[in-house]
Amino acid sequence: MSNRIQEIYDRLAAHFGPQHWWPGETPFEVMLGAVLTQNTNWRNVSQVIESLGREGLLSFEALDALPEEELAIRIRPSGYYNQKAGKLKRLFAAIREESADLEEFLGQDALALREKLLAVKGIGPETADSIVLYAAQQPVFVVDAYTYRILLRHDLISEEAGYEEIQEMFLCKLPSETALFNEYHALLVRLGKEHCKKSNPLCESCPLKGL
DNA sequence: CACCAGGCAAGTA
DNA sequence: TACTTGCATGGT
Repeated sequence: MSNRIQEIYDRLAAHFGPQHWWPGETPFEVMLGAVLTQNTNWRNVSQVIESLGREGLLSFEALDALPEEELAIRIRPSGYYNQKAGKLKRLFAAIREESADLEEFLGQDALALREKLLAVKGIGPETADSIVLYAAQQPVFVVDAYTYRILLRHDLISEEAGYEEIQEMFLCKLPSETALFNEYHALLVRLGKEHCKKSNPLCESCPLKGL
């Protein structure tokens, strides 16, 4: 196989099966989770999302109207809560100023949407792409720490490889399909969690062994 | 106890 | 430009 990127996907898909990834009932929940999970375990994030849901605060309108200090208190278990409250408030303000509602904001062309997300202080490439792919359901590839570590361990990139460079590897070697990019990223995270941890440098049972 | 988790921005030299 | 540090909780 000349296409290593495709080969990796095929192996992971065969080994793990469908991932049904990014638990989230609505695009708003997905967007919220994308910010809250920055450098943070998903367990903590889902705890916050559940408690917000119980209080009826799980909507753009509700959280947009909530003062930043109150928001910070309610997202506390997700860590970095003061910073994240500021990020969310700036994101909500950008959406309100740009569009009539969240649906219209997320319905923009993927490239334009990505640029507008990146313009918000506190939203970097991974968070922006996660929102474009999982909330807006448009085909961009999300690169995260697992993607980097897995590709590095299998000698497919150099240590100096940057975000866009890694992203481009996937974009140019795969058909541009939302469902595929969604599943592929989910599979990389699954592999990372189970076989490619920092403390687990070489893994005999890695499904990608012998590429 | 130390280390890690689905990052990002700001400060330093 | 290239490193380093701050942000912070909860699980292993």
